[in-house]
Amino acid sequence: MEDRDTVLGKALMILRAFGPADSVLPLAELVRRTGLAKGSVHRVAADLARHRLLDKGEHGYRLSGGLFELGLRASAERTLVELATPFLQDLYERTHETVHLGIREGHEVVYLAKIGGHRQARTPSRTGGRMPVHCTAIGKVLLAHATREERTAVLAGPLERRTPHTVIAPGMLRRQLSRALETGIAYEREESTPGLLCIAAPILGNNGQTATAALSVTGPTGRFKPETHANTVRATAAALTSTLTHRHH
Amino acid sequence: MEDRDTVLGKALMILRAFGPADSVLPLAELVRRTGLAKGSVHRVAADLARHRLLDKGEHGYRLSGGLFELGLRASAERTLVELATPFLQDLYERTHETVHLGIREGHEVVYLAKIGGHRQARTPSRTGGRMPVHCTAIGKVLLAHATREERTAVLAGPLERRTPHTVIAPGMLRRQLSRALETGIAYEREESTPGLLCIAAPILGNNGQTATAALSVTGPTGRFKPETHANTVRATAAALTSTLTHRHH
DNA sequence: AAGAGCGTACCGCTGAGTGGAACGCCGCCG
DNA sequence: CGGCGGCGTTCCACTCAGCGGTACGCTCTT
Repeated sequence: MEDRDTVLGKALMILRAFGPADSVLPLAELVRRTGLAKGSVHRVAADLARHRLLDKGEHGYRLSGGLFELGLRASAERTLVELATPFLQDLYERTHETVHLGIREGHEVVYLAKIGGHRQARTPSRTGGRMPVHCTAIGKVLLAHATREERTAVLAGPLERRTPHTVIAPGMLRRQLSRALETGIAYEREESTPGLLCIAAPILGNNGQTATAALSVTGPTGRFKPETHANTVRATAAALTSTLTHRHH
Repeated sequence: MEDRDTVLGKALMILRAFGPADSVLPLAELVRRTGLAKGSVHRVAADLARHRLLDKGEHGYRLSGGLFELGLRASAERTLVELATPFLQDLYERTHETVHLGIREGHEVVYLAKIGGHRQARTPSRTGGRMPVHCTAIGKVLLAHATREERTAVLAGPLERRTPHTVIAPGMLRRQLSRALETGIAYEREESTPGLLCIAAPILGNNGQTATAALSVTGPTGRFKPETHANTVRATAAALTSTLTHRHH
């Protein structure tokens, strides 16, 4: 279980020490974050650089293009993104707001794609980034379509308050989820980020038994009225769902 | 230089054994491709799975979501993609054809982003995929703006013939490159894939001294006339260029 | 039934990997 | 200034993680 004494474990500790926000980290910072011996970090980092997973610059290391390339070969999420892209485009063209594609992983949402124009709202989400399920529209639809066990697990666990509007009352959240299951739509109103509204619909698999992913439209309070796009979002999600199932051999 | 006798080297040989086309590979296939000992591959692959870089399924291994996530944190290409997205959207919305963003790496082009709609031409390119520089529009613009040394290196090296239209005559190619440098536009006419046309413009850095990336529009022979979009593509590339340079520090 | 090819398990040898220690180089501050 | 703390780098003797040949059990195909 301990990663600290295998080369691969160390390597991944180093790679994962880079938060989504960090661009370049000095050796000392890596040592601090990983808790590994300085010598080890030095050597492993150098090895990683040799293999094009890290770039060694003047001011430290950064995750490199080799990693980028490698990651984009990951098959499951990759084909999903490729098939979804045209539908995401549709959604963007109709709304001209930020469009997301995400999947659920445990108690978090992972964003697989994010597209937006020049006027897009300032969202904290990034492609490959994560967010708690309970305070995002995508998270809620996905949770609504998850198994009873997973749902109760999230509802039981601590629900982090991200903004004054974050729903942290399990009862309230449960009601929102069953509503999402009925309507095939979930909303978020400034629950993860102040000033942001969001509407999401699920992409279903296994003849509607599970939700494999979800897509959403996000916009700023004021000009953006999520309900307006309910039909568009639901229709797009349904179209993508049928494309995925029919292409399923 | 030999990767075979370091754990990290082995791990990467395994990961890179997955071609862009492969989705799931059995252990035996990995052994064949890497040339490593069966026992070693077994163990290292298991380790990689433990670290969420591989998924171990019924029929073999596949690159996993952990790798996908990790790759999307790579900073340099990531911020480029994020800043470029709105411009790529513009381009797509105006042309409704497949839009690419790519950089050059040695004698190859790496595609960082690819967006397209339902009617998109069937392109062999994939996000994170590679193509030779000499037979793609993006490759040619980038090469045109590269240093003299790099240009001659590519022109000297063997120029693979991909289709009957591939330009493999160095003189011809050189002429196309200088024309691309003058006009700020490069074309490809069925040189990498039969039935595909493409037009590309460079995104410049260092006050126009180098090309950091390039974007392109691709369409099928017949309805698609690349020259039509010359101004649009050039203008979009210029706009992105200025966004990148004006970005404070 | 016999063979080929697969994934898995075992195990003794060994050198790749380890991490503590020491070094030289800054930039900061008293 | 001179001393100090933090940095990246290098060194080195120990040792156990990793190695890979071998063997086994399974599932197909022949």
